[in-house]
Amino acid sequence: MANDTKERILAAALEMFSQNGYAGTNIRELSASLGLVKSGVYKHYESKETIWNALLDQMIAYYGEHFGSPERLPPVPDTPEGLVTMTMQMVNFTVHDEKVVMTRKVLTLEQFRDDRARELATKHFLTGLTEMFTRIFTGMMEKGLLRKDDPEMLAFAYTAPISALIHLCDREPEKTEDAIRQIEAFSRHFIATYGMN
Amino acid sequence: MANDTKERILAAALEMFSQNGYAGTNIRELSASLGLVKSGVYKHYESKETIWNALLDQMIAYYGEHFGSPERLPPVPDTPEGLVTMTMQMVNFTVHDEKVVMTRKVLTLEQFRDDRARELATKHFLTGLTEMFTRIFTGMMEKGLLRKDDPEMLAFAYTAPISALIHLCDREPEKTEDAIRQIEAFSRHFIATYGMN
DNA sequence: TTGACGAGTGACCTTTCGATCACTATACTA
DNA sequence: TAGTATAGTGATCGAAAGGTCACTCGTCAA
Repeated sequence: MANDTKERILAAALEMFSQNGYAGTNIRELSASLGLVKSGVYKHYESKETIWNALLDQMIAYYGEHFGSPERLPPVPDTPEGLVTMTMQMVNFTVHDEKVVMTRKVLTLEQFRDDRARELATKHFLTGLTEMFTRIFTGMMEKGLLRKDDPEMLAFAYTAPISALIHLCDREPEKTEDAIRQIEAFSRHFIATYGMN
Repeated sequence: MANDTKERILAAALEMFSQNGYAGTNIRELSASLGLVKSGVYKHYESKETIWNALLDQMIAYYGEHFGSPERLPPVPDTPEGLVTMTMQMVNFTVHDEKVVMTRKVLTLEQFRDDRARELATKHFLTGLTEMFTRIFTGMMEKGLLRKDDPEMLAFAYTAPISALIHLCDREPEKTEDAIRQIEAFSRHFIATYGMN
């Protein structure tokens, strides 16, 4: 039960930090959103900064569990169309899952202030995706689905535009449908360019 | 002289907002950085929000002057290598010019809070670049320098990865040199893929 | 049954924030 | 020269911020 409230505080913190940033969030509102009074929160965390660090711990752990290990990799597609399908599944998840969206927003807002946020932001937005698709594209090249080329360069060229459109969805959610269509069109164009048919 | 101080306040605001965000900035520090006392600032702007709006006005005007009009377009390169050269010139400017860097940071930090910042962020980070290179690539295709393809799609595929690395420079300035090298490699790879030689 | 513990409350503290105002010094104008 | 406008000062204000503390109440173990 104590643990439950601790978790609920972190969830509320994620929500408020993602909307108003760390500096723009106050403990009173955060507590109120949980039906608590300010001092109740301080029974579980000794300061605002402690909450922030615990939240970051959680985000880092989550990232490590879900994207950090090579064995968690999505399977290498068997057809060019399989790449589109897999991409769209990942995109739909990452754009619609509230926790993931809020995590990206927090990292965006705090990347210049907190070193760990900075580091995680680079992983989330850039290197993590590139590494993941480097492996996938290497596999696709071995299967003869992709033109032989520098897989890392292709992964970067593939993921960065998609990442840009995901950021657009975070910033202007009403453009989400358009952005998703654009991602699919881009994915097909990528295959038309680098595929082996 | 009044005007001078007004401008200096905006410059200081850009600096502080880009480092600490709007909510994380206080007027005392801002004033002190100008050798003023807080109430001196209020002689020129009636509130913190007024400063913010004036700064946004300025950023929007600056963007309109420098990137908004088609006649401001860089010339269409005459060779594939010309694209690399032009790209690297633009990148070097945008990554090293302090005002431009701070503008991007401010837009990054306030994009979820302020509608005008949201809109300008999308232009800065996405649509503006795409539009600009759509025209350039259309011209290059007419000159026979680029494979005939959807110029808008190519522009997006070209600018989004570059934009991602520019964001990396903003976030982790110590990686700037690497990022610039990576941009150049990407630019050459792009030409190797879509060029007509 | 009792005693200890832990979650949550409400009053309170200190600091900091944005903002105001009476005032001064300077520079320009009639 | 007298008068006025203006940039800047320093004291002050009320609100809001983060944080503390004595206390209550329910749960559970001895």
